[in-house]
Amino acid sequence: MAFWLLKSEPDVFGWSHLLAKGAVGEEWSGVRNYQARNNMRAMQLGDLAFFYHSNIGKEVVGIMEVTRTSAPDSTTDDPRWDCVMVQAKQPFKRAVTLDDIKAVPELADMVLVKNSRLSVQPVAAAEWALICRMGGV
DNA sequence: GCCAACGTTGGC
DNA sequence: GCCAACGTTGGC
Repeated sequence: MAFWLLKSEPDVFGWSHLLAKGAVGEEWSGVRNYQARNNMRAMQLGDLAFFYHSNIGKEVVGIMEVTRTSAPDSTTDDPRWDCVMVQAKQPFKRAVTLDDIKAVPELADMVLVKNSRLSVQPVAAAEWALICRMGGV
């Protein structure tokens, strides 16, 4: 099983929106970047991903599970773009901010820190475990 | 609101 | 195939 981090602006689509979808989950649509798309194509059923609020908050707020592997993005007719489906799995007890992450030397190599513009990115197992602990789960 | 970093586009 | 121009993202 692999670990990922997905970004969204909370005023557009945040953790609460995904929670409201419950077990139905939601398409992670709208990604228009090849690197991000390729990461989604690499996802397997049951993979876990952090939900990161970009711009507002700048924090990891919870964990989602991949419930469908990559398939055509229903928000476009362009066949280049597809996306996975996810559902909210577990909220963090406390959000882990970007500042928190930057303060930890072991997390300095995270894609989140090194390539802040990539909206779908892999997370190493050690990084995953550490951030979960910081989030109280 | 600004701007740096990065990706994409299109002319040559 | 290079690279300048442009658009977007996201931290600050």
